[in-house]
Amino acid sequence: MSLPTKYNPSQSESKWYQYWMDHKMFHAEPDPEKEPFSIVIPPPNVTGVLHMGHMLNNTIQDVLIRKARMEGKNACWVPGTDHASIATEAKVVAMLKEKGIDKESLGREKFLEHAWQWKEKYGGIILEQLKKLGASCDWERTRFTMDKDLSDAVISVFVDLHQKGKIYRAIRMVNWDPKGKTALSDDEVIFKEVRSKLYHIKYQIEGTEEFLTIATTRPETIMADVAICIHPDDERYTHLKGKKARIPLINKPIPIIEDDYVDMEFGTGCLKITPAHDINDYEIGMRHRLEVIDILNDDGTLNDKAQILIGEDRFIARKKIVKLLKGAGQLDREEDYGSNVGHSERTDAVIEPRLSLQWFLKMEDLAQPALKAVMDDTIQLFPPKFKNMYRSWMENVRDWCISRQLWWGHRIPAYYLPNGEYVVAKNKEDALAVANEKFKTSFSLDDLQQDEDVLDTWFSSWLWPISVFDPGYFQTGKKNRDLQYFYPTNDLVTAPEILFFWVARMIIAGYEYTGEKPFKNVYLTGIVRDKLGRKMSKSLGNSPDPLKLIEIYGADGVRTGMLFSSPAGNDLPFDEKLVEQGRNFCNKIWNAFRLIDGWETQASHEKDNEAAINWFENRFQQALEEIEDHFKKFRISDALMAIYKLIWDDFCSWYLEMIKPAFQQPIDQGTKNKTVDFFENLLKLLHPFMPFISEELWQQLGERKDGDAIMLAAWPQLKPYDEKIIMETQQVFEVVSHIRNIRATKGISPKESFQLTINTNNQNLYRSCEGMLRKLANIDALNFKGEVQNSVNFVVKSDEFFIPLEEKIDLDLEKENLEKEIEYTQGFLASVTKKLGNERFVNHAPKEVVEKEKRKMNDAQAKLSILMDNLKKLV
RNA sequence: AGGUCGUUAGCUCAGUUGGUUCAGAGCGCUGCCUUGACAGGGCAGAGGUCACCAGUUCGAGCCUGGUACGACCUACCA
Repeated sequence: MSLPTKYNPSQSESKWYQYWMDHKMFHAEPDPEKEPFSIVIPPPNVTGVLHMGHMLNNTIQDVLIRKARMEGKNACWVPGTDHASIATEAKVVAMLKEKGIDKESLGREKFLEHAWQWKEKYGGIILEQLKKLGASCDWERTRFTMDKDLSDAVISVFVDLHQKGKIYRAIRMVNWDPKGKTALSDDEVIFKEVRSKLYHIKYQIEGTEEFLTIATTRPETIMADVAICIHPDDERYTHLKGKKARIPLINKPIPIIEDDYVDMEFGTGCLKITPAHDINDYEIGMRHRLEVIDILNDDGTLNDKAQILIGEDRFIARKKIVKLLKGAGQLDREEDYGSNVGHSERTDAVIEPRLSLQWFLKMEDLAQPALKAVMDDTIQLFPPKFKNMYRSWMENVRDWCISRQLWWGHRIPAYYLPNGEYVVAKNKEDALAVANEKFKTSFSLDDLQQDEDVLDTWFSSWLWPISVFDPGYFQTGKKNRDLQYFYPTNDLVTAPEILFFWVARMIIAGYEYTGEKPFKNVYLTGIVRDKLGRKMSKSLGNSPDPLKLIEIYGADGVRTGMLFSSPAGNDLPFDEKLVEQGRNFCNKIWNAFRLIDGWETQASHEKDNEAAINWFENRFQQALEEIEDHFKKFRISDALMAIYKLIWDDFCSWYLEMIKPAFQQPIDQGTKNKTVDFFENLLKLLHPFMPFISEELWQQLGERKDGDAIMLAAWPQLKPYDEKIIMETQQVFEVVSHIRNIRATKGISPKESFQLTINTNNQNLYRSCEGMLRKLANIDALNFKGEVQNSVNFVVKSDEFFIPLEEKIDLDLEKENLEKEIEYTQGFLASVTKKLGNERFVNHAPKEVVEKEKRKMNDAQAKLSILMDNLKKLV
C-alpha cells in the first residue's frame, strides 16, 4: 500500500471535471421519459469576479442539481451572465477615463464598442471560476442578457406592455445619480448615516427690518427657494402671514405660505420650499401651485438659474454659500446634525432628487398574482420568514422607473417624430409604419429619433427563467420544447437583498407571460461575513480569494466548509477554520478508503462481524431518512452534518473499528464486500457536497467502464429499517463507553484486557455482540454468571456489569460515586412519582405521555434497586 | 419613525404540534493515548437560571404581554 496519507485535491479536481465534460454529463435535453429538474443561475455581472457570496450560492445550487441528477431526474442547470447596465457602464467609463478618454466625446457607438470588448474580455471569467468549484452547469446553454435573441425578447416585452397601457412616460421626482448621470430606482439607493450641519439662515421680511430664520442642511439650494412655509397654527409667526421674505444673496422675494406638513418642533419651525430639489418640497409646491426652479445641471453643478456660483459643484457651492452668508451676516448659526443621505449603489454619489421625464411600468395589477402565489405557498420561500417582507413590499408596490440614462443596455424602442409625438415599436422600420399609419402621413426613417435611454438591467433579468430556454417565446407566444419541458423551474437560490429587485419581478413576469410560476422554491442565502461580522467586501479587503482557498484546501473542502454553517436565510460568519474542517473531512474519508482498499481477503467466514454489518445497514437507512427530511426542508447544512457524522462517527469510529482485522491480517471476503458496498453508498450521499473526492474514490473502489461516474449513479433508496437493532447496538456502545471511561479514570491501559461479567436477561444481545466488545473494549471473555470479587460495577438500562480490578479499586471512591448516582436516580424517581401522583396531570395529559412517565418510573426503580444492592455489597 | 425577525455552552447554530430520554450538535477547550487507515488522528471529559420581568398551565426554551439589546426591511424631517 503506497497511497499517501493525505488526499491530493488538485489532481482529482481537474481530472474528473474534464471527464464529466468530455462525457457531456452536465448537458440535458428534454426527455419525456424522465422527470425534469431545472435551476437557472442568478446571472453574475459580466464585470464580476468570483467572491465568497457566489461560492456559497453556487455550491448550494450544485448540491441541489447533483442530488436531483442522481435521483434519476433530468437535471439542467442553466448558467449565464448579466450585462448589469449601470455597474458595467461605470467600470467601462472608469477604464476609459484612465486612458484619458471621455465617454461623451467618444459617442454612443464607439463607447458601446469598448463596452463589448470589455464584456468579451472579462465576461467569461466568473463562469470559468465556477468550474473550479465543481459547478455542474449545462455550459452549452450559457446565456447572456444581451444576446441578440434575449435582447429581442426584452424589446418585445416592452412593446407588449406599452400596448397594454402598462408602460407610460411621465415627469416625476426621481433619484438622480449626478456621477452616473442617470435616474435610479429606489432600490438602487442606499441610505447612509452622514454627519452634516444644520445651517440656520436669516431671511429678511420684505418691508421690515425683521428677519425670519430657517434651518436647512442644503444652503446651496436657497436660490431655488420659491416660498417659506410655516405651520398655520404657529403663533410665533402669525404676524408674517401673507408677507414675503427675501432670499439672501440674490435678494429675491418669495411668499410665506402655510402648510401643516411643517413640524413646529423641528428647527425653527420655518421651512424653505425648494420644489426642484426635495421630494416633500415638490409635493408642497404642487399643493400651493408654486413654480419649480431647478438650479442644478445633470452632473450636480449649479446652472445659470442659480444666478450665483454658476458652474460650481453642489458641495463646493455649499461651502461658498456658507461663507457668503456669513459675510452678509445672514447665517445665524450652524449646528452639527446627523442624517441619512441617499447614495448611489454603484457610483456612491450622493443622490439628488430631481424632476425628470422617465418611463414607468404600472405595477399594481401586475403584482397581484405574484403576491398571491407566494402567500398561498404556490411558490415557497425558504426560510418562510421572508414571506412577510415580500408581502409588505408587494402590497405597497410602486411604479417601476425602468429608464436609465445610460448607453450600455437595451435601448428603449420609442421613436420620436417631428410632430412631437412618439411611437413604440420593435424596430425603426416598424415604428415608421406605425407612425405613418397613425398620423396618416409619410415620415421617412430619418425623421425618427430613437429614445436615447436604455432599460433598467432588471427589465431583462426578470425574464431570465423564460428567456434562457426560449427567448423567441415573447414574440411567437409558442413554447419551444425546452420551455415546455424545463419550465417552471424547480429551485431558485439567491440572496434576500434581491428578493424584490429580481425574485418578485421574475414571478410577475412569469405569471404575465406564461400564466405560471417561474420556480417552485426560492432558497434565500445569507450574506457571507468575516469573523467580526462585517460584510465581506473588496474595499474592506476582508474577503479571502476563493480560488486561493480552493488551491489550498481543495474545492470539496471549501464547499463543505461554507455549508457547515449556513442555514437558509442566515448570514454565514466565514472562518477559514470551517474550510479547514472541510479539508480534514476529505482526509478522513481518504484514509478510510486507504484502510478498506488495503485489506487482503480470505475466504473464511467471520461470524463476529455479523452484528456490526447488520447494525450499520440499519443505521445507514435511519440516517438516510433523516437526510432526506433535511433536504425536503432545504436544510442543507443539517443534511451535510448528518452525512458528516454518519461517515465520521458511525462508519469510521464505530463500524470500521469493529470489523477491522488485526494489523496486516486479512479480512473475510464477505465482510469486505459489505464494507465496500457501504462505502460506495456513503460516497453517493457525499457526492452532491463533495463531488471530486467522491468521484475519485468511487472510481478507484471498483472496476469502472469509461463513461461510468458516481455523478450519474443512483442515489441510495430509502428502505425500512429495524429500530430495535439500532437501539440495542446503541446499548452495547454505551457499555463500551462505560468501560473506556473506567479505563480512563482508573488508569488502566487500553492494552490490558480483562473479562466482563454481565448480569442480564438478554444474554443473546451480548453474545451476538461479543466481537464488538472484544475489539472496542478489549474484553477477552464474557461471563454471564457468578459473583465478582473486587470489581468495579456499572449499570446500563437494567443490566449490570462487573469489571475485575483487584488492587486498583478505591472503595471509598466507588462508594462515593455510587451514592451520587443513587442520589440522582432518587431525585429523578421522586419527580416522576410526584408527577404521576398529581391527579390533574394524569387526567389532563395525553395517554402516551402518562404511559411514558410510568415507564420512566419503572426503569428508574429497577436501576435504583440494583444500585442499592451494589452499595450494600461494597459496605 | 414604523414593521419583521432574533437573543439557547467560549464561537456558530439546532431545538418542528408545550410533557427531564430536551437542555442538544459542530467547532473550540481540558486530560490521557503515538510502530496499528488517519496527530489534519483516537478515547474520555468539562461548559448553559435557554436575554430579563410578569402571566397562562398540573407542567414553559417552546404560548401571551412587557422590558433591554441586536439584525434586517420600509420610510425619511427641513
